[in-house]
Parts: sequence; structure tokens; C-alpha cells
Amino acid sequence: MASGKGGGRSRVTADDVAREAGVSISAVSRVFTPGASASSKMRAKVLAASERLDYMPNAMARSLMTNRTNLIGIIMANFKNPVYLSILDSFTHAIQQRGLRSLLFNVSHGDDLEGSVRQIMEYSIDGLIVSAASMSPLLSEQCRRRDIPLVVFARHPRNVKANVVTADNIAGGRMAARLLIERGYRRMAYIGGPETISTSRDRGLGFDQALEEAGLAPAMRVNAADYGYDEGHEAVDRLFAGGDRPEAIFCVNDILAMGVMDALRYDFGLKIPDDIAVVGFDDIHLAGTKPYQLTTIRQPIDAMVRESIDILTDQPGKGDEAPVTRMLPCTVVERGTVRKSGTT
Amino acid sequence: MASGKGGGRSRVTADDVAREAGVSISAVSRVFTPGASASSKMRAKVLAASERLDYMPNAMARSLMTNRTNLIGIIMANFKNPVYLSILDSFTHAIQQRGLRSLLFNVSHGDDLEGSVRQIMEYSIDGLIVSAASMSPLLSEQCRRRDIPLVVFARHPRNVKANVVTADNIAGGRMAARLLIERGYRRMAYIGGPETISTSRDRGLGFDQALEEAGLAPAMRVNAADYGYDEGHEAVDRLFAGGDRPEAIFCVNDILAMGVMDALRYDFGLKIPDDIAVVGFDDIHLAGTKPYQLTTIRQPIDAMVRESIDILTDQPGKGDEAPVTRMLPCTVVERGTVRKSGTT
DNA sequence: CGAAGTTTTGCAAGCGTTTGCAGGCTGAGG
DNA sequence: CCTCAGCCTGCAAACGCTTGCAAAACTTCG
Repeated sequence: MASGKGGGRSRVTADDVAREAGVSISAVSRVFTPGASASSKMRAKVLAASERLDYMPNAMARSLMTNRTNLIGIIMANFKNPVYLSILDSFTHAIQQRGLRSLLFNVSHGDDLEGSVRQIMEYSIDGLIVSAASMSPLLSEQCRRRDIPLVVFARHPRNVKANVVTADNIAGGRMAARLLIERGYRRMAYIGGPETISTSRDRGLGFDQALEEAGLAPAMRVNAADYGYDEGHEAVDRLFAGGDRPEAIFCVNDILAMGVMDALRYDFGLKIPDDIAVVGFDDIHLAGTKPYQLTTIRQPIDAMVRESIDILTDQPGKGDEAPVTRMLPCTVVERGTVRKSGTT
Repeated sequence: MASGKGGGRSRVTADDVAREAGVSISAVSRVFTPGASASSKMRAKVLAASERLDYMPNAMARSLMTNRTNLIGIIMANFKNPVYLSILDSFTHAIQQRGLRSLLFNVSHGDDLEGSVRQIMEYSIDGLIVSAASMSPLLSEQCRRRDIPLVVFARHPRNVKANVVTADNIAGGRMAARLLIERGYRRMAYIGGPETISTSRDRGLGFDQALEEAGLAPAMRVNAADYGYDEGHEAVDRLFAGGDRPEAIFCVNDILAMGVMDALRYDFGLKIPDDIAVVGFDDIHLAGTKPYQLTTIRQPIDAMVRESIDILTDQPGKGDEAPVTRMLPCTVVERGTVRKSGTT
């Protein structure tokens, strides 16, 4: 029966506040429920009592009745690429702005996705964002069954039925190609990531499309084993092993491009952009640093994030609607790894 | 098969499973509660029924009874420094390993901490990790009042009563100094972060201590406005404005050190380590890349994280114990920004 | 001043679990 | 065959909140 007495050991409940304020429990509840009706007199009494007792509604109990937890799940896997820190920043911020909370799941350490799915579902979250390579059909099936809106972020899986928010990677690939063509480069290479990943495929696809439209040969192609700096070195080694060196390299993302640039400069003694051009993707903060000055294709992260949250929060009304796909345009960020003049 | 009539619209509850299996609700509950007693026959029936119905206990309802949410809150602010991506990786992984979940709060966008605190407390989390500069006494007070174990991570605030897990920053600063002294450097500078931050203070303190012990003058000192690459440039400008150039610069962290290195090389045309030495702190992944090859002091992130979670999960038993402080040792990671031989 | 209309308020029935308690069942010992 | 432990199991009371419903309180107006 510890209401206000002693040191405040046990939690203060609505009941305590009600007693303290001389009103009913429902009254307390209504004061803390945005839409509910309550006279200003009562509101004042309850608020004062809550203040005195340092009361705070229990989110668990509330969600039991309302069926809403205000929790948004975020599944992430790639904790090596700094761009994901920006993404996380953007997501958590957007989520908090709307009075929601972020439940973060890490599926990178070989923690099997399937197992995690169970753990996630126990919390009956209000929405789920998947920003990880592995998008199992199981997951989308579970979400559908439980009516949990799902957004796949920055990936475009073919086999699952889910909302998708992504950059227009194909168009982004084309931008890279057109920029290089315009500047007089002809023999191109594309260094992608694992072939299974849609972003890697799409960027390469767009790149080749634009090359073909310009009557050029398709890009020489190497797939890095993973998105990372070190993989960039290894990819260049393989690319150059063929003997036929390209004039320009388009990389599936910035962190890889940085590894590529350093391999070109330090291992092969090439000058960028004089000897060879490099274009990246993402526009991470480090791409703008002095040693790199990387020309790159920027994804509109913030806009993509906003779009994702919008879809999640709008969904409840619609229920069985067909999943939507939003592709947001990329932009070219020109720095110093592609020469300016279009010489031949 | 989709069990529930109509297509599985509403959640499957223990009640449904009980009916399906021909047992009581309590039986279902006990099967899903690790310690509880249940005959293997009943267990089998319940498990089979749950499988058929795709049942999953509701974490909210459970925590209402048990008073445990299995939720660990993480408060973070610095989403620009890549080291925090590793930290987050490590934390989420460790948390999930123990069957807990991570609730992530971003307090970087000027979202006031005070307001966030309320939002956090509503979820009656089982533990809280604060890895942000701003550690208000209010927060620790609230945690104490609600009996929520609290760990301040990688910060060492003086004014709050809370558990603290941090690297031994003073010793780390000394390591940097001793390395530089041993290699024959004499006139040192320290580029710190905002003076209010304990890590910045402590690293500088240790650095100066070791200088004094060696009979050297204290380090010239500049404080960057924030931890970031760009701030490194600006700090060097201010440092060199005095006219008296140091032979070596110790930076409060790697990302700042990278900015410093590039300012030295590109703006002042200095060679590292021939003209000037640089030492960083953290050992982020990018510190090892070709253009930087930064010699740095590494914090044992994984160990610190494990220690933090241990404290959080042990705490419930102890309750009112005095807060503990754990300082873990750093190590020197030598690369190429300090010359090898100790010439004079 | 009283009737009709409009809030405001309290009651009580949930929400999906866990858990103390007591009755039921099982099997061993007499 | 009966008794007495021991385990299982179901009942029902929480946990802290929301919300439909109807009574109470206040307004407005004839």
C-alpha cells in the first residue's frame, strides 16, 4: 500500500494519484489521454497530485488495452559502414519526433534472423523497419499475419511482399555513367557488393544501361565479398589481374570506394583523377575529407527515412492495402575524383 | 494453417492455445515460463497447439505481472563519430545474447534530455545505459527512485551518483605522452574536445602528468568545439596561430585526429611523422586506412560493454549498493604517425 | 424556475499474462 | 485396500491501465 510514504520504493500507480487527488482512476487516465474529456478543474487537481507523487503512466499496461505499443522495431545488420550511423540517427530522431520509441535489433553477428523474429514479435511493435540484407519471406509473412506494417529500407527484395523505400539506384547508376561519359571516360569498371544484394545489382544495372545507350561496352565487373574498406583493396587486385585496366571505376558505395582509391594510389601508384576516375555512392561524411574528395551519388537518407515512417504510421488505417514502393531520386555530389573537362 | 477463423486477423492468446490443447490458461503460461513445473505430456500438447496456432506470449502482459520488461534503454548523443557505431553494435549484440532487447534513444538533435527521460521511464526498463555527454542529475535521480540500474558509459561525470564504466583515460593520456617522449618528441600539444566532457579532461590530464614526470613543459592546449573531422582543421588553425609549433599533437579522439592530420598535410604542407607526430584515441576502423595509418590509444570497447551489461543485470539483487566504477585499461596501437627511432 | 441539452465523472468490465492456493491424481508403504 | 506424500493442474485474483455506459453536474433557454 505504499502510495506516497517512505522513500518511494514501489511504482506510483494511477490509483495512488486518484486517491491523492480525490478523484477516480478513470479521471487520472483521462487526464493523461490526449483526446479524452476532463474539466480543467479536475485536470489541475490530477496534474498537481501526479507532480507531487512523480507519477508516470505505465506504457505496458496502457498498450495492453490500446493494442498500440508506440514501439517501432529497427532491424539492422551492417555495423561497419558509417552510413548506417547516419541512418540510425535519422530514424531514431524521426521516430522520437512522433512520440514513438525505437527498438533496435542487431542481426549481424550471425544471430539468426528467424530467432530474432520471435523475439521481436513478442513485443507486438507498431511497425518494423528492416535495413538489413537478409529479408526472409518468413519475416514479412509474420508481419502480415500480425498486421504489423513493414518497410524494407534501402533494399529492394524481389521475393517478398512488403513496403519498400529506397533510393532510385538504377537512376543513380545511370547518373554515375553519364557523368563519366560526359567527361570523356570510355572504358569503365563497376565494383559491386555481393551479387545477391539488390542495391548492388541495381546500381550496376543502371550504370550499364547508360553505357549501352551511349554505345559503349558494358563495364568490367568485380564483386566485393562485403561492403567495407578492406574489400576495396582486394577488389582492385582482382580487377587489375585481368591486365585490361579501366579509365574509371564506379563503386557500389563510398566506403568501398575509399578502399579502392587507396589501393589505386598506394598499391598501383595511380593519380586520381588524372590516371583513373572513381565514383562512389552514399555520400558519407568521410567522402568529403581531404584525402578522398570523393565524387559520389548521394542518397536522400532523411527523405527516405521520413517516407518510411510515414508509411508505417499511415498503414494501420489501410490494413490490407497492396504494399507500396517509393523510390527517391539521388543526386550527384561532385568533388575531385572525376576530371572536370571532357577531354578524349 | 492460419488457425484463427477468417485469416488470422487478431492476436492469438494463451486462451486460444489453452482451448486448442484442452488445458487451462495457467498450463500454457507455465509451459512458457522457464522455471515452472509441467508434466512432459502437457508440455507436448501445449507446444503442439502453440505451433499450430503460431502463438507467442505477449511481452507487455507478462511484464505487467512480473515487473520485468527485458528492455534495456540506451541513450546516445554522438551520431557523427563512427566509434559509436561499434559501440552500438557491441551493446545490441551483448544485450540480445542475454535475451534482452535494446530501446534506443537519440538525444542529439537538441531533443532535451529531460523530456526524453519521461518517455524512457514510461517503459519501466530493466536497465539504462547512458553514452552521452549530457548526464543530468535528474536522470540518475529518476533511476534511483524507480530502482532502475544505471550505467554511465565512457564518461565519468563527477556530480552524479551512478555506476560508471569507462576506459582508463588518464592512463591512456599517459601512454600517449610516454610513447612520444620515448621517441624523442619534446614540445607537445593536446587537442581536446569541449572542456566540460570528462573524457577530454582526463586524457589531457594524464598526458600532462606524464610530461611533468619527464620534466617537460605542459602541452599547448586547444579545445575543439565538438568531436568531428571538420573541427580538427579549425583546431589546428588556432593551435598554429600562436606561432609556436609543437613537435607532436595528441588528439582526444581519432576522428578529430584525422581532421588534424589532413589540416597539417594539406593546409600546412607538413609531413607526418617526419615534421610532426599525431596520436589519436579510440582506434576506429578508419584509423587503420592507408592515408592515415594513425597511431592511437585503443579503448577496450567490447570488454567495457560486457562489464556494463554485467552491472545492469547483477544490480537487481543488490538494490541500494553503492555505485561501482570500473576503469578498463587502454592499449597503444602503433601505426605510422609517430616516428620509430628516438632521435633528438 | 424547470426542461432539455451538453459536458464531466465514476463504475466496472476488460486487456493477456503470472502465480498463490488448494484440490486432484499418482504411487509407495503399511 | 487405505493413507499420506508429492507432483500437477486449474481457479481466481492480481498487474495498471482504458473505455463504454449511464448517472451526475453543469448550461442554456423558454
